[in-house]
Amino acid sequence: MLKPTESELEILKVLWQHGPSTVRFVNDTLNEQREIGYTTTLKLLQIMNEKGLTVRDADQKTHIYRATITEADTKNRFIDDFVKNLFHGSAMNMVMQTLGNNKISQKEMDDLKQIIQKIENRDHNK
Amino acid sequence: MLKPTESELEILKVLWQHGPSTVRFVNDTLNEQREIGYTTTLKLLQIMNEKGLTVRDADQKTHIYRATITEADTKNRFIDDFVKNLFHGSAMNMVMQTLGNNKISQKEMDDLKQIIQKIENRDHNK
DNA sequence: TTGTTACTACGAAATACTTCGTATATATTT
DNA sequence: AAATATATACGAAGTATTTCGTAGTAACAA
Repeated sequence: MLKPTESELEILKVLWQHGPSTVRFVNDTLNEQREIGYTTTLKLLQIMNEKGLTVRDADQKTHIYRATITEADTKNRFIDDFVKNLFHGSAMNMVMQTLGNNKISQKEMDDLKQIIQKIENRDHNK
Repeated sequence: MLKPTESELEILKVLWQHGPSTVRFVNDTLNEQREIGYTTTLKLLQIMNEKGLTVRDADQKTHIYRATITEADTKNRFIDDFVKNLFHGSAMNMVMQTLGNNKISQKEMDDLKQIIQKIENRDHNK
């Protein structure tokens, strides 16, 4: 699967959050963050369609675009690349660096410990 | 601080791992992974110098380049951007997704628990 | 029907990044 | 001294990505 570019990712985030959308809607949403022309967004969506990152329903005059890749898959894909690139392929290495450098609330800590519990149980039952 | 591009990051990794180096050395090292011309590496290092990503000692005919940003800072910078971009700014969110999607050995799990311990102690003592 | 609005198509300029060729200088070898 | 090897400088081509202008078309309002 192709890795989306920065701009494509911005658009995917809109589609993930709001579901299948028109160019107009995507463009309006992007413009809440930064100025970007309507035809720019249109062109980008057309390119994304060529690449297979989206599909569109062109039954009506106004096309509706839908993401073909899920948010979770894409995140994992980016994490993988990232870890390979900067952490010698060790996800744990990255996790530890992240934990050490961010403020984590007690509640988050507890959540984390619970996740760890779950993973250990899962693995022991194999 | 400027965010290095993909190619610049490749070079930084060589400089971090081996310390201040000549263009020749950097280029040879890069060529262990993929073919890349000598003048390409030279040009890249010159650009990095303009950007302030490296400094060079030009006393001798053969210049020696040194990274001005540390590996740790750069990693953190990438993690931050990444988390802001794809995980609504929640580092913990990203950590959990990573843990859920990678094989983690028991030893790594133990290391992780220890880190968590340390962080909790650190925070309680504030 | 005629003008206005909202849409898609698409070429191409603008920007960013990567790559390399050529010129030139300096050291080293024959 | 001439040939060879090894540097740096730098313009510019090549490639990827982003941006937008203009043209054409369909819907809708006056």
